[in-house]
Amino acid sequence: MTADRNSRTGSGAHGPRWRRRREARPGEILEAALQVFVQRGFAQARMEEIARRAGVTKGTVYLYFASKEELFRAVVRETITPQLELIERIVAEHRGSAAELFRQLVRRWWTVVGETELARLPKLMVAEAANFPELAEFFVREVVQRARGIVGGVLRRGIAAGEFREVDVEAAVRLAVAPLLAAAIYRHSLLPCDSEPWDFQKYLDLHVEFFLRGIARAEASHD
Amino acid sequence: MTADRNSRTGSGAHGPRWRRRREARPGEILEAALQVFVQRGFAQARMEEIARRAGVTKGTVYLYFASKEELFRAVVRETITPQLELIERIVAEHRGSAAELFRQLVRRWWTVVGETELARLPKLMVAEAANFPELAEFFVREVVQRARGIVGGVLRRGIAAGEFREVDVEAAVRLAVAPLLAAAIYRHSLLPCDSEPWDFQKYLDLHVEFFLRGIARAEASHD
Amino acid sequence: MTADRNSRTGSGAHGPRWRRRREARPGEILEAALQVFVQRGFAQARMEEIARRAGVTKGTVYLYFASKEELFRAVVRETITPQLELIERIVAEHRGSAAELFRQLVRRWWTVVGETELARLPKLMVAEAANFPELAEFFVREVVQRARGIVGGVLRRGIAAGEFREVDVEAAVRLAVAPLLAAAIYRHSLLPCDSEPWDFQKYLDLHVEFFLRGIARAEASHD
Amino acid sequence: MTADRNSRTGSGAHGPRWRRRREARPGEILEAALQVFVQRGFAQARMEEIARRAGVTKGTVYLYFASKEELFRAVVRETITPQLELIERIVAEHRGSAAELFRQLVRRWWTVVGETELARLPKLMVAEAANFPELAEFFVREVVQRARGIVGGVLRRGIAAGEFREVDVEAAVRLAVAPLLAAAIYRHSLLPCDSEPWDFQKYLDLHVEFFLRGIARAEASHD
DNA sequence: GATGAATGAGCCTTCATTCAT
DNA sequence: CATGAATGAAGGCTCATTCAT
Repeated sequence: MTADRNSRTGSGAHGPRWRRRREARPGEILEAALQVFVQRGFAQARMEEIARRAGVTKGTVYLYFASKEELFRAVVRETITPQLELIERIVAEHRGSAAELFRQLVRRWWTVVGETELARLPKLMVAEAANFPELAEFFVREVVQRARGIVGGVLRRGIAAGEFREVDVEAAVRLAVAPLLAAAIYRHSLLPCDSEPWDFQKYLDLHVEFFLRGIARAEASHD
Repeated sequence: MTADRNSRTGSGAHGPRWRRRREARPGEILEAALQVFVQRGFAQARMEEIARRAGVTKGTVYLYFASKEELFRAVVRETITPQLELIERIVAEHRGSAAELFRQLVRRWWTVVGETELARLPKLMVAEAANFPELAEFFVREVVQRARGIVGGVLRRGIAAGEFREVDVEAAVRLAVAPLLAAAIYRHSLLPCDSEPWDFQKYLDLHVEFFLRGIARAEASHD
Repeated sequence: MTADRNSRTGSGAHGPRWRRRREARPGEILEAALQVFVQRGFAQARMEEIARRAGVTKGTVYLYFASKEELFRAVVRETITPQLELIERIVAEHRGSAAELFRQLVRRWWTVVGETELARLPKLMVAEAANFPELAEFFVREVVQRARGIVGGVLRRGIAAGEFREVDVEAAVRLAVAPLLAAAIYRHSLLPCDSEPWDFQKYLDLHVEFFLRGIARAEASHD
Repeated sequence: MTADRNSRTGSGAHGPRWRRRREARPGEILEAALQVFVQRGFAQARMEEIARRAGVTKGTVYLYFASKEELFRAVVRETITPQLELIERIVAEHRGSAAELFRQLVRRWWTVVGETELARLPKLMVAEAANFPELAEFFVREVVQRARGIVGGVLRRGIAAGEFREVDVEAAVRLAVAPLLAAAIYRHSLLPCDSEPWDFQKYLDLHVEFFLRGIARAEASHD
């Protein structure tokens, strides 16, 4: 039987594709689900639409996820995991002064998160937090607080080095992150309904400039 | 809009009766609806719960609002109207330097919006924008763009007065507003699931400080 | 409001009918449900069919019963209650010798239970016991064991009076009841598929005769 | 039926292969199916559970049985066949007086049916009769009526020999069988939910004793 | 105006059945 | 022969909406 299968697999060109597809199913479904959940919200999202976008039928989704809620949880978790790794990679890769590190952090964040599908997650969590408290808690713990920790570390490093003023780190961290989250959330919610464009590049550059000017010790030269 | 309403109330014969309804019971229903919509989101909000909180029965709601969607639209419009008035009053009442005006603006915004139930609206709109594009458009036009106009005016005034640098106003406006919206949204979504507290007072003070330092011309002294 | 309602109720001729109907709804649904559950079994019974037989639509059933399972439980409980009362009335009303009492008991049981809709319940419970253990337990406790108690009392009375032999009462009770239950169950399950008729009257008479002969003290020699 | 099958197996060329299948895997599947059908009822029985218990996958079951209904029919038929043979063997093997034959019949019935898995069948048929009329008819014809014929023969033999009174045979037959069926049905339905035990040995002995006393010619006075 | 019983469309979920491998 | 991924029809349940009172 195995031999049979192998011999066939080795010959044709149609066999492998099928197999590859099967193994990719959960991934395809998660991707489709992320899109639909983000677009419609949990309650309005229909399992049939998710299935259709994943190229399968309603029943198939239930072969991989026990319920709509479980699918939602899986979407959040699976989307968060790579996000965590990206965040850590960003901070690990960067060197130089605290100011330069902050600048790089913001730039990289926008490249790997803000501009990608991952940026849809904050909006989704904000919208569904009340309905999925334990998921929101998970998100806050694994993403928000972790991100705060990273940024806080950078700020504290700058303060210790005498590069930054001795500001309230907790407030400063939130202030550093807020414009990034606001941009990500707005982009995937109200921006499509906004007649005025939003130049994120200029916006982020200005954020970095203002923030560094704000936190810089004394006569600090910027740019 | 308010003037409009009053003038009509005084004239016709069919208008008034209808008006009176919309000002007695409807007010209670709108209030209840805002709470429920904000707490659960549009889809999860149940008409029965809204009715119960308003102290009426399900059927009664339909005497005033044709459908759940119409009720939602009414909630948004009715909630936005006073918000707009408040924003305008804030900017109209304030005097002094552009920097001082900005500081006052942020303070007042937090007092009349951020700390009140009105702050729940941004989160609601963010969550439902995809499902109610024309409502989102209305919100963007009547609230977001208007707010931008106000802040933009303050910034331009400062630039013209030589008080602020000649920064990209569009980007600066968004940067000035983002931390306010982020705080309002976070407060009513993820904050209840967050183990770490958020001192909004310090946060807002730091925002004002950093922003003014950032936009200040040259060796500007602050605080 | 209450006065309003009363005054109206007292006047018209069309009002009351509507009202009476509303109050009878749960009863009508239970009746329809008993029929369908008994005919199809719990799993095969469709809520829509129950609703149709009760003269309402699907949704209406859920105004009175939270789920299909709750409806089923209610059917069993509501059907059992009158059955209990009937059983007790039967035994309370009868007088005379233990033998005569037994004869009357069997006759009355057939009249008020065996021949009526109540006789459908045993079959239903037998079929669903594995799926509703707690309901089966309820049925056993409230009906089966209670019935055994009544019959056991009669037998013990006969034994004490020297009218009956000193047989094993537990076994005798089950033996007295078994033919009644078998008849009720068979009648509502396999009998419609049986080409041979079943004369219940003769059958029950013979049961009484054989049972009394069997338990009678007498000088009867056998074996 | 058995002879029929064997003759066919020996002849054709297409039959045998099919036969072999039905005698290897199908046996395990039928056994598993009987368990599951009996435990859950037809509707609640899931093909996957049957397959799992038989040690195969869902798809395999369909290699042998066209549908769930066909599988159910096969289960009933296959379970009935050996039962029929057993019943016949019982009656064929026994000798002696009609009374003794009856006593042996009841004893053997309990040994080969009542105590075994076969006893589950009556409950299953009772529960599913309404949903499978033609199967119920088959069961009634092949089991119930056949059993009645056997018992009726014994009774008639006893009457002819002057051993038994000239009772209504049809009623007496049903009376003789009812306690057996009642015990089998109760055992596999409500008994697990019954706090009171049931000593089947004493019960059956008493049934034989009472029944024989009841039908005995003797000089027994009663009433 | 207000009620609340009733409706019925819509959606999640299950599971018998199919079929490419 | 056997697998198990995939299908899709069926049915329980919800809830926005209607309407007789």
